[in-house]
Amino acid sequence: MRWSDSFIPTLRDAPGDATAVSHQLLVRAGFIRQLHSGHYSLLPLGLRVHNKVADVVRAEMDAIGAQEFLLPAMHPADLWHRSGRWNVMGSEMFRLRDRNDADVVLGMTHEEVFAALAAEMSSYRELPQTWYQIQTKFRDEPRPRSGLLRVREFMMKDSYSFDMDEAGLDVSFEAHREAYEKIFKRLDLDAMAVQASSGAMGGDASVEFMVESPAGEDDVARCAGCGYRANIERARASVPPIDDPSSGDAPERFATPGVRTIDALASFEGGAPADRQLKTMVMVLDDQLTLVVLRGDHQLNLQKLADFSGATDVRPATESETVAQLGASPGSLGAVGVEGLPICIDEALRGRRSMTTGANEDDWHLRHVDVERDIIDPQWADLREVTAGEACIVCGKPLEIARCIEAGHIFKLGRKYCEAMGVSVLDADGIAQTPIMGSYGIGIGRAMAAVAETHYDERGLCWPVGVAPFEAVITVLDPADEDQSAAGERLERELAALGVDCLYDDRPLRPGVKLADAELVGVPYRLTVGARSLAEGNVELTERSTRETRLLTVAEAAAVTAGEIDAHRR
RNA sequence: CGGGAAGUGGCGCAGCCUGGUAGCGCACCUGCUUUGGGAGCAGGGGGUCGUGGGUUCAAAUCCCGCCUUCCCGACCA
Repeated sequence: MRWSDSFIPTLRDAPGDATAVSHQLLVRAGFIRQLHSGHYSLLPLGLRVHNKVADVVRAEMDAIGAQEFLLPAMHPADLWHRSGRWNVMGSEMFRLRDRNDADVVLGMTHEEVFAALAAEMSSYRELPQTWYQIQTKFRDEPRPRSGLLRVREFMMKDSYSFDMDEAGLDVSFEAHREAYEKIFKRLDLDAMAVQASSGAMGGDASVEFMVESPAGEDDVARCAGCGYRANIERARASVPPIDDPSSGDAPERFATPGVRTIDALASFEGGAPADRQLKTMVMVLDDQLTLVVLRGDHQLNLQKLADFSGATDVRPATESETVAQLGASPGSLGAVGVEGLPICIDEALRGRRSMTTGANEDDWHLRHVDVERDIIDPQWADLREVTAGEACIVCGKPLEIARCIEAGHIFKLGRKYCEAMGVSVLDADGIAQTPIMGSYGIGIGRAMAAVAETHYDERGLCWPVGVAPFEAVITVLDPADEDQSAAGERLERELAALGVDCLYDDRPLRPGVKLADAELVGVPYRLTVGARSLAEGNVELTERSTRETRLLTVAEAAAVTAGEIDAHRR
């Protein structure tokens, strides 16, 4: 393709509101433009990369026997009522009405639609099945951000497996895990598989594929010792035991005028250090006021609380709700002696004695609290968020926390959607059975942004060959010079014949501009045709990522370049 | 949803405080010179200053409403 005929609007400056590197470079290099918040147009270069990423994903899905579909993006509300997710999804789902006043939704995911199709299966002989599509999803994100990384409209590869039993699901799940490893390797993404929460989609075994990047939005706890890796929403660490002094027979009330925080109580005469305090938070879980108790210096992880309780809406109680229920303001709260409200207490507090906590009366606290003696009928759960340096739950070595982009997610769904859609097949004994599902997703645009986020330098993007918009660019420094343009056109012809996807820069611009553009766009190999080398019958081959250049004769250049590219295609 | 910032030509910004009819860099068009790392000179085109209202002889500028975009937070009582 001729650069002079192409629409590749490069910019010297990134838009002022772009902060993520991938966002800045994809805009500057002419790959994407924002239409509005969370919605991006893919320009020709952007679509080329997007298509190549999708092709890699498609090839690996096909390789595990998955079959490609294309489902509607717009669904009847009824389908979502049947699964119960009409209510669960809340305002993250785009909803609209058609001319007949019927409710319709824009699909955020396609469990319902695929399960509805699966209802046509009637025999165990038809299973297992693995179905997928690459299609637009709509999610009304509370906060779109960072260019292509979090948007409201995006292409996702979503696949779904249907098996007769758990053993079959295990096979489908492992097939996907391996396919995902291959996909990310081909995209040159260093994606680590981590244990994850399955969130609103429901399900149990849940593995996310995470790419470390400062532009990410998830934190992963990672052990260098044993390879334990988990999303912060699920990560666990062991807490060193604390030798509590023995307490008396009962808690003791004491005055703490003006003390409202953990820190204040820690420095208060007669108070207690943070790790010997009980922190009591009042949360509302689907309209149910609930006390949540953690060690004073520990943080609550909201997703852990949501996962444990099964609640879809989790929020802190307002101060007036708190005062109405407990009779005291935040800062003086405690769970001791509380009845009639659910109490969730963090595992790290098991067996703790002689703790200090709020007395549910402003300016008063309790000491000598024995957790298991004094808190009535609590539900124990892992609720606290691990922090860097804590001991790995498996091997005890220190954990580190890495900021990551979630590039893929696979999980075992169970039978929920098959039940909702009435999917059942007869087994070998003629008995109706509900198949079990798995669900597996990769965001195409996000994967593309993750590649950009991890493949760039001060001059611009450095695409891996497998997803580059073009595999090579021929830069003719002075296209008005007949020798140069003849050599350039020869290379273009020969590379095309060798199957190389090639961009030909014939623009009548100064050399600096063309070289800078080629580097900004990030084409992995550049053949430079200029008077200096051509006088000796040579052209220059430069690898984008290393900037290494070698001289090649015009005659050999195309073959050598094609050989290099072929070696990196995977 | 809470907090912060910002909307001025395609991109980046100044002007606003102290009201007087819009400017700079890049990009774009024409010509000449230049041509191995984002050229020089000369000439030129392009902006309802997000939007609606108000104040005023006069509003990009002051006041009020709305819209949009970006960033941080979404919990430590």
